[in-house]
Amino acid sequence: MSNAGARRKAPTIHDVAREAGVSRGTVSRVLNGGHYVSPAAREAVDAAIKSTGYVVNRHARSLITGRSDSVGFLLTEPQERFFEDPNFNVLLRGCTQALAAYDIPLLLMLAGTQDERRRITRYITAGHVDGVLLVSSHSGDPVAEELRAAGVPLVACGKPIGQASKVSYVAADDRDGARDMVRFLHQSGRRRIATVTGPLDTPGGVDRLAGYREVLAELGITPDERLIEHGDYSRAGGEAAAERLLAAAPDLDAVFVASDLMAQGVLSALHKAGRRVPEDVAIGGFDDSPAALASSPELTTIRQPWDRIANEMVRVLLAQIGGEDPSAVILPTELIERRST
Amino acid sequence: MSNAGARRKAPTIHDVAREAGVSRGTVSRVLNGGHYVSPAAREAVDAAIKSTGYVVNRHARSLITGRSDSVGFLLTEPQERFFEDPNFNVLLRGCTQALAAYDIPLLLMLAGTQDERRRITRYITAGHVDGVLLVSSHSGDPVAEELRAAGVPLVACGKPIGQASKVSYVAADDRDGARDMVRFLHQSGRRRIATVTGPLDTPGGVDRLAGYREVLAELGITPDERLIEHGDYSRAGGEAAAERLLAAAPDLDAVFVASDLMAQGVLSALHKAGRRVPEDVAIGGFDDSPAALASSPELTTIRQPWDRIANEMVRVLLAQIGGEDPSAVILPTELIERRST
DNA sequence: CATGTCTCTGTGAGCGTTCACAGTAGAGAA
DNA sequence: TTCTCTACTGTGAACGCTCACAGAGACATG
Repeated sequence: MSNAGARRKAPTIHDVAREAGVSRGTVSRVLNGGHYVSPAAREAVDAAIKSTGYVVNRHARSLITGRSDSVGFLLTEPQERFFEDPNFNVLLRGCTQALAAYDIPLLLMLAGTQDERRRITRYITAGHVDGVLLVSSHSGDPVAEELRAAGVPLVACGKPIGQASKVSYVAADDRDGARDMVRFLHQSGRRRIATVTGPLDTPGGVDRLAGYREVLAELGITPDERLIEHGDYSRAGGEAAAERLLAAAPDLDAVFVASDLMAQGVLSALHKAGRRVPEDVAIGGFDDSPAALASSPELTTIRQPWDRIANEMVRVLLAQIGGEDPSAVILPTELIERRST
Repeated sequence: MSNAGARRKAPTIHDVAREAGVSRGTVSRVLNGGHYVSPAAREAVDAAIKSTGYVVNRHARSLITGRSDSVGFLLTEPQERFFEDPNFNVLLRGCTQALAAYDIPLLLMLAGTQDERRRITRYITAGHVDGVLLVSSHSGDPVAEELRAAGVPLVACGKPIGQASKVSYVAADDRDGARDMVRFLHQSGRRRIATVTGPLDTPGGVDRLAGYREVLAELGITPDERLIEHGDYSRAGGEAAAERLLAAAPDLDAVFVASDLMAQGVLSALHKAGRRVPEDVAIGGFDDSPAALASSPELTTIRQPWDRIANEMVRVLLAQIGGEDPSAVILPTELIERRST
């Protein structure tokens, strides 16, 4: 209360000390946990804080401690792509909550343009946050490299493709998710299982294809390259890939598609070709994105554990802020069965 | 470059000064615009900055200047509500861009829960941002009041209903938008124009109804309270209101609905009642939200100038940070004609 | 009694900047 | 010459806080 709305200069720790009849040191101790403070002193300080309306000046504190007690959540790509995605919202909320347990506020930073990236990088390296949770799908992200070089604790969401060794990341187990799906398709009686991969310069593209190959090998099925086509994670790319598949291997009876969005394209290609899903061809997607539910039939797909990913990202970041070395965490995925298989 | 990734202590202005063979003061001057610095000194400093990898410590700077050169964008409600809305994305991007012109980074802060609000309020009042752009639809938002009391420059998006006088805001002209729509309905030959209002404890609810009433008065149409029903901005609320309207005034030939979402409800009520849109009844919405395009038929609606709102919010905020008094800005709306009229 | 230990308190130093001020050198005017 | 003015430079003092340290009591232990 008091002095509300005034432009008057804010009360300092000094004012509180005077008001409480103690020294700066004692006030500071109360502020930082209250160890080694007598009950009487603590009460006096608490009262003085209330009566003066004191709020710590975090700049002064940060200047000396070197910490800012806040964490950034950095998006290095256009916001819309993410904001529309419910999975992203789960991730963001999960991180916020995980940090809340430590009373650390999370700052969302958007750096969609080159110019923004420059500004935000400067802001971060100047020490405004203790660490950064990075979300970006482009793997060779220069921002990550720059922050890493500046010594900023950093945890990426998803496996970065470049200098993987030096930057922490938390990711779902793409390879194992792919294995689960292909195994599932096989178990439901499919024998000519094709796949539409993601771009092979993304971790998801590579690992999901690897999982596919592994399971076929396990099952003793002779690899058939006609059953493999590449997409670009887009709907149209999926459709085109499916058309190529149908031409090269018209006897396919299942397709494992590396993203739900591409799976939508595959569905429409199959529909045009007069194949029924799932009767003639089973479709397995990946991501459990909104596209999975919006499709008809609804897609069987692989869900990534976004809530756990969020928790792990925060855990790893805080560990790194605490001085530990970068580390990687891989989390298991879950197969969601719907109508397309 | 140099010392990449090291935990080594960062170079200070002192190190740069030594390296460049000048004093702290000169380095500081170069950093802050370079006035009163000889070309030779400036070059030496620039070189030293590069060779040492120096980055200003913003905590130290902020401590003395009292400014943080950053601005917060505060959401005091659950993120999802906004993230899904393209209008919100336009607003956010607009603010980011407007601030970019001043090289000010924008920090998005989410405070959906009570706990988060506490944390973020503390963070803000501690001086971490120079001002706050506030987005919240609940009008009696305690956060706004608290920040205002703490003397934090603040600009709300949309007219706050409570202590309006003391807090700046930028809003679209609800009343005038409503007038335009009702006038438009009248000009297209409708004579029994009903309305579904928003809640009357929101500015939108009040002002849009006021606009409706004004135009009818202008046109010399006798007010008929049977043509007015209240909704709650939800789809279901709109549907219920439309049912009441149809019962009370079955001869209506147009409805001005205070939000697109409610208009969707109205559409479905009319559909159930066997009325054709726009043949039998014309529908005018408000907001130009995604609902307007997702409806069938697509809604004629009132668009708010989100890009201009963003620019004005930033302008007003910066003015306030610069010491000016709070002010209000009202911007004109635009009528978007589609198939529902 | 001396000594040690534990809890509590105050004090000085310093974090990395900016700011105000004092001062220097050179150019031009009186 | 001498003075003023301008362009530039260096220096000490903050800013508000935390940290390390020293010291004061209280109490127990040898």
